[in-house]
Amino acid sequence: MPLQVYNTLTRRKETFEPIDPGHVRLYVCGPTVYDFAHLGNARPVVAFDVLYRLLKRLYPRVTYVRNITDVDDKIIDASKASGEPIDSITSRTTRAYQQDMAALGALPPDVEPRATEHIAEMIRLIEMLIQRGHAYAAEGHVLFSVPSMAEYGRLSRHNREELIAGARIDVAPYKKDPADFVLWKPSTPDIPGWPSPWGRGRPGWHIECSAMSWKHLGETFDLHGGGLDLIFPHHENEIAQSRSAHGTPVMARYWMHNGFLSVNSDKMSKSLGNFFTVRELLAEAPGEALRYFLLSGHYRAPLDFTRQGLAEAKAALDRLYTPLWTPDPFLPAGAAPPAEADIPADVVDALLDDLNTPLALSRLHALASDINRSRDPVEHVRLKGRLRKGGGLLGLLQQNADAWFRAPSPGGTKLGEAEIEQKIAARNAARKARNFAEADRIRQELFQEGIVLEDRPSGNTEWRRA
RNA sequence: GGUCCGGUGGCAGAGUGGCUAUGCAGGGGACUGCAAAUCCCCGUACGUCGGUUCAAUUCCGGCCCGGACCUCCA
Repeated sequence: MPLQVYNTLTRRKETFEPIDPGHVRLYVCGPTVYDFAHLGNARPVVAFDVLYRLLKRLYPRVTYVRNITDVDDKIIDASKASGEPIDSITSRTTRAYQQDMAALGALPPDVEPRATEHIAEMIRLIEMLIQRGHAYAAEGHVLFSVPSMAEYGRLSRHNREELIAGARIDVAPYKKDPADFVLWKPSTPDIPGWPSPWGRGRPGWHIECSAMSWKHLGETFDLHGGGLDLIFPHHENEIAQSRSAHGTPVMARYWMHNGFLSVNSDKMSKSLGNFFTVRELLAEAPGEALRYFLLSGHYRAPLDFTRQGLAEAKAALDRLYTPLWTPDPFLPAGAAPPAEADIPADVVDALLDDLNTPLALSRLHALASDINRSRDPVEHVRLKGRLRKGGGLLGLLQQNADAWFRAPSPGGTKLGEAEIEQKIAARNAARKARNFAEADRIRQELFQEGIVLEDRPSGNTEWRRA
Protein backbone atom coordinates (compact mmCIF):
# COMPACT_ATOMS: atom_id res chain seq x y z
CA MET A 1 0.00 0.00 0.00
CA PRO A 2 1.43 3.36 -1.00
CA LEU A 3 1.41 6.45 1.18
CA GLN A 4 -1.83 8.39 0.94
CA VAL A 5 -2.05 11.98 2.11
CA TYR A 6 -4.91 14.41 2.24
CA ASN A 7 -3.90 17.28 -0.02
CA THR A 8 -5.48 20.62 0.82
CA LEU A 9 -4.84 21.70 -2.76
CA THR A 10 -7.33 19.15 -4.09
CA ARG A 11 -9.30 18.51 -0.88
CA ARG A 12 -8.92 14.80 -1.21
CA LYS A 13 -6.68 11.95 -0.26
CA GLU A 14 -4.05 11.28 -2.88
CA THR A 15 -1.30 8.76 -3.43
CA PHE A 16 1.99 10.39 -2.58
CA GLU A 17 4.39 10.44 -5.51
CA PRO A 18 7.68 12.17 -4.83
CA ILE A 19 9.25 14.38 -7.47
CA ASP A 20 12.50 12.51 -6.90
CA PRO A 21 11.99 9.09 -5.26
CA GLY A 22 15.64 9.25 -4.26
CA HIS A 23 15.13 12.40 -2.23
CA VAL A 24 11.90 13.54 -0.61
CA ARG A 25 11.66 17.18 0.46
CA LEU A 26 9.41 18.42 3.26
CA TYR A 27 8.84 21.92 4.62
CA VAL A 28 6.89 22.76 7.76
CA CYS A 29 6.22 26.25 9.08
CA GLY A 30 8.06 26.73 12.35
CA PRO A 31 7.57 29.10 15.26
CA THR A 32 7.87 32.83 15.60
CA VAL A 33 10.21 32.99 18.55
CA TYR A 34 8.94 35.49 21.08
CA ASP A 35 7.30 33.25 23.68
CA PHE A 36 7.13 29.67 24.91
CA ALA A 37 5.34 27.20 22.67
CA HIS A 38 1.94 26.03 23.84
CA LEU A 39 0.58 22.56 23.28
CA GLY A 40 -1.33 23.73 20.21
CA ASN A 41 1.93 24.87 18.66
CA ALA A 42 3.32 21.42 19.33
CA ARG A 43 0.61 19.62 17.43
CA PRO A 44 1.99 20.14 13.91
CA VAL A 45 5.47 19.39 15.18
CA VAL A 46 4.43 16.00 16.50
CA ALA A 47 2.17 15.19 13.55
CA PHE A 48 4.77 16.02 10.95
CA ASP A 49 7.42 14.29 13.00
CA VAL A 50 5.46 11.08 12.46
CA LEU A 51 5.33 11.87 8.75
CA TYR A 52 9.08 12.48 8.74
CA ARG A 53 9.76 9.16 10.47
CA LEU A 54 7.50 7.36 8.03
CA LEU A 55 9.08 9.01 4.97
CA LYS A 56 12.51 8.03 6.23
CA ARG A 57 11.39 4.41 6.26
CA LEU A 58 9.97 4.70 2.78
CA TYR A 59 12.64 6.65 0.92
CA PRO A 60 16.43 6.65 0.91
CA ARG A 61 16.79 10.34 1.62
CA VAL A 62 14.48 12.91 3.21
CA THR A 63 15.21 16.56 3.83
CA TYR A 64 12.97 18.12 6.44
CA VAL A 65 13.13 21.89 6.78
CA ARG A 66 11.41 23.76 9.59
CA ASN A 67 12.12 27.45 9.86
CA ILE A 68 12.60 29.74 12.82
CA THR A 69 10.97 33.12 12.35
CA ASP A 70 13.20 35.47 14.27
CA VAL A 71 12.13 38.72 12.68
CA ASP A 72 8.55 39.76 13.18
CA ASP A 73 6.58 42.65 14.61
CA LYS A 74 5.39 40.49 17.50
CA ILE A 75 9.01 40.06 18.54
CA ILE A 76 9.58 43.79 18.30
CA ASP A 77 6.48 44.40 20.42
CA ALA A 78 7.61 41.86 23.01
CA SER A 79 10.97 43.54 23.26
CA LYS A 80 9.41 46.97 23.65
CA ALA A 81 7.12 45.66 26.34
CA SER A 82 9.75 43.88 28.43
CA GLY A 83 12.89 45.79 27.57
CA GLU A 84 14.70 42.56 26.78
CA PRO A 85 16.89 42.93 23.67
CA ILE A 86 15.53 41.24 20.55
CA ASP A 87 18.54 38.96 20.14
CA SER A 88 18.12 37.78 23.67
CA ILE A 89 14.42 37.04 23.21
CA THR A 90 14.89 35.13 19.99
CA SER A 91 17.87 33.05 21.04
CA ARG A 92 16.37 32.21 24.42
CA THR A 93 12.98 31.30 22.92
CA THR A 94 14.54 29.28 20.13
CA ARG A 95 16.48 27.23 22.64
CA ALA A 96 13.37 26.65 24.75
CA TYR A 97 11.44 25.60 21.66
CA GLN A 98 14.06 23.07 20.66
CA GLN A 99 14.16 21.64 24.17
CA ASP A 100 10.38 21.41 24.42
CA MET A 101 9.99 19.71 21.07
CA ALA A 102 12.76 17.26 21.93
CA ALA A 103 10.93 16.46 25.18
CA LEU A 104 7.92 15.55 23.03
CA GLY A 105 10.07 13.08 21.16
CA ALA A 106 10.23 15.10 17.95
CA LEU A 107 13.33 14.55 15.88
CA PRO A 108 15.15 17.74 14.95
CA PRO A 109 14.61 18.73 11.33
CA ASP A 110 17.52 18.37 8.93
CA VAL A 111 17.63 22.12 8.44
CA GLU A 112 16.30 24.74 10.82
CA PRO A 113 16.88 27.97 8.93
CA ARG A 114 16.50 31.38 10.55
CA ALA A 115 14.79 34.19 8.73
CA THR A 116 17.45 36.74 9.67
CA GLU A 117 20.07 34.59 7.96
CA HIS A 118 18.12 34.63 4.69
CA ILE A 119 17.54 38.33 4.11
CA ALA A 120 19.67 38.25 0.96
CA GLU A 121 17.54 35.46 -0.53
CA MET A 122 14.37 37.35 0.33
CA ILE A 123 15.64 40.51 -1.39
CA ARG A 124 16.64 38.45 -4.42
CA LEU A 125 13.19 36.88 -4.55
CA ILE A 126 11.48 40.25 -4.28
CA GLU A 127 13.65 41.59 -7.11
CA MET A 128 12.64 38.64 -9.26
CA LEU A 129 8.99 39.35 -8.52
CA ILE A 130 9.36 43.02 -9.49
CA GLN A 131 11.18 42.05 -12.66
CA ARG A 132 8.42 39.70 -13.71
CA GLY A 133 5.74 42.28 -13.00
CA HIS A 134 4.31 40.56 -9.91
CA ALA A 135 5.40 43.17 -7.39
CA TYR A 136 5.86 46.91 -7.12
CA ALA A 137 7.53 49.36 -4.76
CA ALA A 138 5.47 52.12 -3.13
CA GLU A 139 6.38 54.47 -0.29
CA GLY A 140 9.25 52.33 0.94
CA HIS A 141 7.10 49.19 0.80
CA VAL A 142 7.17 46.46 -1.78
CA LEU A 143 3.86 44.78 -2.44
CA PHE A 144 2.85 41.64 -4.20
CA SER A 145 0.33 42.34 -6.91
CA VAL A 146 -2.45 39.83 -6.40
CA PRO A 147 -4.21 40.57 -9.71
CA SER A 148 -0.98 39.61 -11.48
CA MET A 149 -1.53 35.99 -10.58
CA ALA A 150 -4.48 34.33 -12.24
CA GLU A 151 -4.51 31.31 -9.95
CA TYR A 152 -4.36 33.27 -6.68
CA GLY A 153 -6.73 31.68 -4.18
CA ARG A 154 -6.50 28.12 -5.45
CA LEU A 155 -5.33 26.67 -2.14
CA SER A 156 -7.83 28.44 0.08
CA ARG A 157 -10.54 28.47 -2.58
CA HIS A 158 -11.08 32.14 -2.14
CA ASN A 159 -11.33 34.55 -4.98
CA ARG A 160 -10.03 38.08 -4.86
CA GLU A 161 -13.47 39.70 -4.69
CA GLU A 162 -14.51 37.64 -1.69
CA LEU A 163 -11.31 38.48 0.07
CA ILE A 164 -11.80 42.14 -0.41
CA ALA A 165 -15.43 41.93 0.67
CA GLY A 166 -14.55 39.95 3.78
CA ALA A 167 -11.44 41.89 4.73
CA ARG A 168 -11.24 42.80 8.37
CA ILE A 169 -8.59 45.45 8.15
CA ASP A 170 -8.32 48.80 6.45
CA VAL A 171 -6.63 48.97 3.11
CA ALA A 172 -3.33 50.80 3.17
CA PRO A 173 -3.32 53.79 0.79
CA TYR A 174 -0.20 52.66 -1.11
CA LYS A 175 -1.81 49.42 -2.26
CA LYS A 176 -2.79 49.31 -5.91
CA ASP A 177 -5.26 46.56 -5.16
CA PRO A 178 -6.89 45.93 -1.77
CA ALA A 179 -5.80 42.28 -1.86
CA ASP A 180 -2.11 43.09 -2.37
CA PHE A 181 0.15 42.09 0.48
CA VAL A 182 3.49 43.26 1.81
CA LEU A 183 6.80 41.70 0.77
CA TRP A 184 9.04 44.34 2.33
CA LYS A 185 8.33 47.20 4.68
CA PRO A 186 10.38 50.13 5.92
CA SER A 187 11.92 50.12 9.39
CA THR A 188 12.33 53.15 11.60
CA PRO A 189 15.81 53.51 13.14
CA ASP A 190 14.72 52.02 16.47
CA ILE A 191 13.65 48.66 15.07
CA PRO A 192 15.54 45.96 13.16
CA GLY A 193 16.17 46.64 9.50
CA TRP A 194 18.43 45.66 6.64
CA PRO A 195 19.62 47.72 3.68
CA SER A 196 17.73 46.97 0.48
CA PRO A 197 17.11 48.54 -2.92
CA TRP A 198 13.98 50.07 -1.36
CA GLY A 199 15.70 51.51 1.65
CA ARG A 200 16.31 50.16 5.13
CA GLY A 201 13.54 47.77 6.03
CA ARG A 202 12.41 44.30 7.01
CA PRO A 203 10.61 41.44 5.32
CA GLY A 204 6.89 40.76 5.37
CA TRP A 205 5.73 37.59 7.01
CA HIS A 206 5.21 35.37 3.98
CA ILE A 207 8.36 36.03 1.98
CA GLU A 208 10.67 34.30 4.42
CA CYS A 209 9.14 30.86 3.89
CA SER A 210 9.34 31.30 0.13
CA ALA A 211 12.99 32.28 0.43
CA MET A 212 14.00 29.53 2.84
CA SER A 213 12.17 26.72 1.10
CA TRP A 214 13.69 27.88 -2.18
CA LYS A 215 17.19 27.88 -0.79
CA HIS A 216 16.99 24.55 1.02
CA LEU A 217 14.52 22.56 -1.05
CA GLY A 218 14.40 24.19 -4.47
CA GLU A 219 11.76 25.93 -6.55
CA THR A 220 9.35 23.00 -6.28
CA PHE A 221 9.30 20.38 -3.56
CA ASP A 222 7.11 17.56 -2.30
CA LEU A 223 5.29 18.41 0.89
CA HIS A 224 4.45 21.52 2.82
CA GLY A 225 2.81 21.36 6.22
CA GLY A 226 1.40 23.63 8.88
CA GLY A 227 -1.68 24.51 10.88
CA LEU A 228 -5.10 24.91 9.35
CA ASP A 229 -5.07 28.62 10.02
CA LEU A 230 -2.06 29.11 7.79
CA ILE A 231 -3.95 28.11 4.65
CA PHE A 232 -5.01 31.69 4.34
CA PRO A 233 -3.24 34.00 4.03
CA HIS A 234 0.18 32.60 4.78
CA HIS A 235 0.34 29.58 2.49
CA GLU A 236 -1.72 31.18 -0.23
CA ASN A 237 0.77 34.03 -0.30
CA GLU A 238 3.78 31.76 -0.16
CA ILE A 239 2.47 29.98 -3.21
CA ALA A 240 1.83 33.26 -4.99
CA GLN A 241 5.36 34.47 -4.29
CA SER A 242 7.21 31.29 -5.12
CA ARG A 243 5.29 30.37 -8.22
CA SER A 244 5.35 33.89 -9.59
CA ALA A 245 9.05 34.34 -8.93
CA HIS A 246 10.08 31.03 -10.44
CA GLY A 247 7.40 30.71 -13.08
CA THR A 248 6.45 27.26 -11.79
CA PRO A 249 3.03 25.57 -11.89
CA VAL A 250 3.22 24.47 -8.24
CA MET A 251 5.26 25.34 -5.17
CA ALA A 252 4.77 22.14 -3.19
CA ARG A 253 2.84 19.22 -4.63
CA TYR A 254 1.09 18.26 -1.41
CA TRP A 255 -0.13 20.65 1.26
CA MET A 256 -0.99 19.14 4.62
CA HIS A 257 -2.73 20.98 7.44
CA ASN A 258 -3.35 19.93 11.00
CA GLY A 259 -6.51 20.75 12.94
CA PHE A 260 -6.60 22.76 16.12
CA LEU A 261 -6.17 21.88 19.70
CA SER A 262 -9.04 23.23 21.76
CA VAL A 263 -9.71 23.73 25.44
CA ASN A 264 -13.35 23.30 26.43
CA SER A 265 -14.15 23.56 22.74
CA ASP A 266 -12.41 26.92 22.38
CA LYS A 267 -9.35 27.08 20.21
CA MET A 268 -6.21 27.11 22.33
CA SER A 269 -4.68 30.44 21.56
CA LYS A 270 -2.59 33.14 23.06
CA SER A 271 -5.19 35.80 22.51
CA LEU A 272 -7.87 33.82 24.37
CA GLY A 273 -5.46 33.14 27.19
CA ASN A 274 -6.60 29.53 27.47
CA PHE A 275 -3.30 27.97 26.54
CA PHE A 276 -0.98 25.62 28.36
CA THR A 277 2.67 25.87 27.46
CA VAL A 278 4.50 22.67 26.70
CA ARG A 279 6.85 23.67 29.45
CA GLU A 280 4.22 23.81 32.18
CA LEU A 281 2.61 20.56 31.04
CA LEU A 282 5.99 18.84 31.11
CA ALA A 283 6.05 19.67 34.80
CA GLU A 284 2.98 17.53 35.36
CA ALA A 285 3.29 14.74 32.83
CA PRO A 286 6.02 12.93 30.92
CA GLY A 287 6.70 14.29 27.44
CA GLU A 288 5.86 10.90 26.03
CA ALA A 289 2.36 11.09 27.54
CA LEU A 290 1.84 14.49 25.93
CA ARG A 291 3.00 13.05 22.65
CA TYR A 292 0.62 10.07 22.99
CA PHE A 293 -2.19 12.47 23.74
CA LEU A 294 -1.47 14.49 20.60
CA LEU A 295 -1.36 11.32 18.52
CA SER A 296 -4.55 9.89 20.02
CA GLY A 297 -6.61 11.95 17.59
CA HIS A 298 -6.22 12.17 13.84
CA TYR A 299 -4.03 15.14 12.90
CA ARG A 300 -6.70 16.81 10.77
CA ALA A 301 -9.47 16.51 13.34
CA PRO A 302 -9.93 18.94 16.19
CA LEU A 303 -8.54 17.68 19.48
CA ASP A 304 -9.81 18.87 22.84
CA PHE A 305 -7.25 19.13 25.60
CA THR A 306 -8.30 17.98 29.05
CA ARG A 307 -6.39 16.81 32.10
CA GLN A 308 -8.43 13.60 31.90
CA GLY A 309 -7.32 13.06 28.32
CA LEU A 310 -3.73 13.50 29.37
CA ALA A 311 -4.20 11.03 32.25
CA GLU A 312 -5.69 8.51 29.82
CA ALA A 313 -2.72 8.92 27.53
CA LYS A 314 -0.43 8.17 30.45
CA ALA A 315 -2.54 5.11 31.39
CA ALA A 316 -2.44 3.86 27.81
CA LEU A 317 1.34 4.13 27.80
CA ASP A 318 1.46 2.25 31.10
CA ARG A 319 -0.40 -0.55 29.41
CA LEU A 320 1.99 -0.59 26.45
CA TYR A 321 5.08 -0.45 28.61
CA THR A 322 3.84 -3.23 30.93
CA PRO A 323 4.71 -6.16 28.66
CA LEU A 324 8.03 -4.50 27.89
CA TRP A 325 8.74 -4.27 31.62
CA THR A 326 8.52 -7.98 32.35
CA PRO A 327 11.83 -9.79 31.98
CA ASP A 328 12.32 -11.89 28.88
CA PRO A 329 11.49 -15.55 29.46
CA PHE A 330 14.30 -18.06 29.35
CA LEU A 331 14.60 -19.58 25.94
CA PRO A 332 14.47 -23.36 25.89
CA ALA A 333 17.84 -24.97 25.47
CA GLY A 334 18.77 -25.28 21.83
CA ALA A 335 16.13 -22.78 20.68
CA ALA A 336 17.21 -20.45 17.93
CA PRO A 337 17.63 -16.91 19.18
CA PRO A 338 14.79 -14.71 17.99
CA ALA A 339 15.50 -13.00 14.71
CA GLU A 340 15.70 -9.23 14.49
CA ALA A 341 12.18 -8.00 15.09
CA ASP A 342 10.21 -6.81 12.09
CA ILE A 343 8.13 -3.67 11.90
CA PRO A 344 4.45 -4.49 12.43
CA ALA A 345 2.88 -4.12 8.99
CA ASP A 346 -0.53 -3.15 10.31
CA VAL A 347 0.96 -0.20 12.17
CA VAL A 348 2.73 0.94 9.01
CA ASP A 349 -0.47 0.50 7.02
CA ALA A 350 -2.40 2.70 9.44
CA LEU A 351 0.16 5.47 9.05
CA LEU A 352 0.29 5.09 5.28
CA ASP A 353 -3.39 5.99 5.27
CA ASP A 354 -2.94 9.72 5.84
CA LEU A 355 -1.22 9.26 9.19
CA ASN A 356 -4.01 7.42 10.96
CA THR A 357 -2.26 7.52 14.32
CA PRO A 358 -5.30 6.50 16.44
CA LEU A 359 -5.59 3.32 14.40
CA ALA A 360 -1.84 2.75 14.63
CA LEU A 361 -2.03 3.11 18.41
CA SER A 362 -4.87 0.60 18.60
CA ARG A 363 -2.66 -1.87 16.75
CA LEU A 364 0.08 -1.30 19.26
CA HIS A 365 -2.42 -2.22 21.95
CA ALA A 366 -3.37 -5.38 20.08
CA LEU A 367 0.31 -6.27 19.96
CA ALA A 368 0.61 -5.72 23.71
CA SER A 369 -2.33 -8.09 24.23
CA ASP A 370 -0.63 -10.67 22.04
CA ILE A 371 2.48 -10.44 24.15
CA ASN A 372 0.51 -10.78 27.37
CA ARG A 373 -1.17 -13.89 26.02
CA SER A 374 1.90 -15.43 24.48
CA ARG A 375 3.18 -18.55 26.24
CA ASP A 376 5.89 -19.35 23.73
CA PRO A 377 9.20 -17.80 24.83
CA VAL A 378 10.58 -17.27 21.34
CA GLU A 379 7.32 -15.75 20.14
CA HIS A 380 7.13 -13.62 23.27
CA VAL A 381 10.53 -12.08 22.70
CA ARG A 382 9.84 -11.55 19.02
CA LEU A 383 6.55 -9.77 19.73
CA LYS A 384 8.20 -7.49 22.23
CA GLY A 385 10.67 -6.47 19.56
CA ARG A 386 7.83 -5.76 17.18
CA LEU A 387 6.06 -3.60 19.73
CA ARG A 388 9.21 -1.54 20.20
CA LYS A 389 9.65 -1.15 16.47
CA GLY A 390 6.04 -0.19 15.93
CA GLY A 391 6.22 2.31 18.75
CA GLY A 392 9.40 3.72 17.26
CA LEU A 393 7.57 4.61 14.09
CA LEU A 394 5.36 6.84 16.20
CA GLY A 395 8.21 8.08 18.34
CA LEU A 396 6.89 6.14 21.34
CA LEU A 397 8.04 3.26 23.57
CA GLN A 398 11.72 3.92 23.03
CA GLN A 399 12.73 4.35 26.63
CA ASN A 400 13.64 1.68 29.08
CA ALA A 401 10.44 0.38 30.72
CA ASP A 402 12.09 0.63 34.11
CA ALA A 403 12.71 4.30 33.47
CA TRP A 404 9.11 4.79 32.36
CA PHE A 405 7.67 3.22 35.51
CA ARG A 406 10.19 4.43 38.03
CA ALA A 407 11.36 7.85 36.89
CA PRO A 408 10.53 10.38 39.61
CA SER A 409 7.43 12.29 38.61
CA PRO A 410 6.86 15.93 39.39
CA GLY A 411 4.74 16.20 42.51
CA GLY A 412 5.32 12.52 43.24
CA THR A 413 6.80 10.90 46.31
CA LYS A 414 9.96 12.19 47.89
CA LEU A 415 10.96 8.64 48.75
CA GLY A 416 14.20 7.54 47.14
CA GLU A 417 14.71 4.16 45.54
CA ALA A 418 16.78 2.91 48.46
CA GLU A 419 14.00 3.77 50.93
CA ILE A 420 11.43 2.07 48.75
CA GLU A 421 13.54 -1.07 48.48
CA GLN A 422 14.00 -1.00 52.23
CA LYS A 423 10.26 -0.90 52.85
CA ILE A 424 9.74 -3.70 50.36
CA ALA A 425 12.31 -5.80 52.18
CA ALA A 426 10.53 -5.11 55.49
CA ARG A 427 7.22 -6.08 53.94
CA ASN A 428 8.60 -9.28 52.50
CA ALA A 429 10.02 -10.18 55.89
CA ALA A 430 6.56 -9.64 57.39
CA ARG A 431 5.01 -11.77 54.67
CA LYS A 432 7.45 -14.54 55.34
CA ALA A 433 6.46 -14.42 59.01
CA ARG A 434 2.83 -14.50 57.83
CA ASN A 435 2.29 -11.13 59.46
CA PHE A 436 -0.04 -10.00 56.71
CA ALA A 437 -1.42 -7.08 58.68
CA GLU A 438 2.04 -5.52 58.79
CA ALA A 439 2.69 -6.42 55.16
CA ASP A 440 -0.53 -4.73 54.08
CA ARG A 441 0.23 -1.73 56.23
CA ILE A 442 3.51 -1.22 54.34
CA ARG A 443 1.80 -1.74 51.01
CA GLN A 444 -0.75 0.89 51.97
CA GLU A 445 1.94 3.23 53.22
CA LEU A 446 3.77 3.05 49.91
CA PHE A 447 0.52 3.41 48.02
CA GLN A 448 -0.11 6.70 49.80
CA GLU A 449 3.22 7.81 48.41
CA GLY A 450 2.12 6.85 44.91
CA ILE A 451 4.09 3.61 44.83
CA VAL A 452 2.36 0.45 43.63
CA LEU A 453 3.78 -2.96 44.48
CA GLU A 454 3.46 -6.02 42.32
CA ASP A 455 4.27 -9.43 43.73
CA ARG A 456 5.50 -11.52 40.86
CA PRO A 457 5.09 -15.28 40.54
CA SER A 458 8.87 -15.49 40.70
CA GLY A 459 8.67 -14.26 44.29
CA ASN A 460 10.14 -10.88 43.42
CA THR A 461 8.31 -7.74 44.35
CA GLU A 462 8.47 -4.96 41.76
CA TRP A 463 7.44 -1.38 42.37
CA ARG A 464 6.36 1.43 40.10
CA ARG A 465 5.12 4.94 40.44
CA ALA A 466 1.38 5.24 39.85
C1' G B 1 -22.42 36.27 3.02
C1' G B 2 -18.21 33.03 0.98
C1' U B 3 -14.90 28.65 1.76
C1' C B 4 -14.25 24.19 4.49
C1' C B 5 -14.72 20.54 8.37
C1' G B 6 -17.50 17.61 11.80
C1' G B 7 -21.89 15.15 14.63
C1' U B 8 -20.17 7.21 16.65
C1' G B 9 -21.55 3.46 23.09
C1' G B 10 -20.56 6.73 30.19
C1' C B 11 -15.83 9.33 28.15
C1' A B 12 -11.95 9.52 24.35
C1' G B 13 -11.56 7.89 19.45
C1' A B 14 -10.99 4.67 14.63
C1' G B 15 -13.58 2.29 10.88
C1' U B 16 -16.86 -0.30 7.61
C1' G B 17 -22.52 -1.47 2.42
C1' G B 18 -23.73 -7.21 5.65
C1' C B 19 -18.88 -10.09 10.04
C1' U B 20 -19.89 -3.69 14.85
C1' A B 21 -11.72 -1.34 16.35
C1' U B 22 -8.82 0.35 20.51
C1' G B 23 -8.04 2.76 25.32
C1' C B 24 -10.26 4.64 29.87
C1' A B 25 -14.33 4.06 33.18
C1' G B 26 -18.14 0.13 34.76
C1' G B 27 -20.07 -5.20 35.80
C1' G B 28 -18.92 -10.61 36.30
C1' G B 29 -15.12 -14.49 36.52
C1' A B 30 -9.86 -16.66 36.79
C1' C B 31 -5.23 -15.83 39.24
C1' U B 32 -3.41 -13.66 44.30
C1' G B 33 -2.58 -14.47 51.75
C1' C B 34 -4.36 -9.33 50.21
C1' A B 35 -3.20 -6.52 46.10
C1' A B 36 -1.26 -4.99 41.40
C1' A B 37 -0.60 -6.62 36.62
C1' U B 38 -2.59 -10.05 33.24
C1' C B 39 -6.25 -13.25 30.99
C1' C B 40 -11.62 -14.61 29.88
C1' C B 41 -16.74 -12.80 29.48
C1' C B 42 -20.38 -8.53 29.38
C1' G B 43 -23.07 -3.69 28.19
C1' U B 44 -25.10 -4.35 21.01
C1' A B 45 -23.25 3.19 19.81
C1' C B 46 -23.32 5.56 15.07
C1' G B 47 -27.59 13.78 14.98
C1' U B 48 -32.42 13.89 12.15
C1' C B 49 -35.86 12.95 8.04
C1' G B 50 -36.18 10.80 3.44
C1' G B 51 -33.92 8.06 -0.92
C1' U B 52 -30.92 4.04 -3.34
C1' U B 53 -30.17 -1.27 -1.93
C1' C B 54 -31.79 -7.96 -0.55
C1' A B 55 -29.04 -5.11 3.31
C1' A B 56 -26.86 1.77 5.43
C1' U B 57 -23.83 3.87 11.04
C1' U B 58 -21.23 3.36 6.23
C1' C B 59 -23.66 5.82 -0.43
C1' C B 60 -27.09 10.14 -2.04
C1' G B 61 -30.31 14.41 -0.78
C1' G B 62 -32.93 17.74 2.68
C1' C B 63 -32.92 19.44 7.66
C1' C B 64 -30.96 20.38 12.69
C1' C B 65 -26.63 21.22 15.66
C1' G B 66 -21.43 22.38 16.43
C1' G B 67 -16.62 24.17 14.78
C1' A B 68 -12.73 26.58 11.70
C1' C B 69 -10.97 30.22 8.07
C1' C B 70 -12.10 34.96 5.21
C1' U B 71 -5.02 39.44 5.90
C1' C B 72 -2.25 38.33 14.63
C1' C B 73 -2.66 32.91 15.06
C1' A B 74 -0.03 25.95 14.67
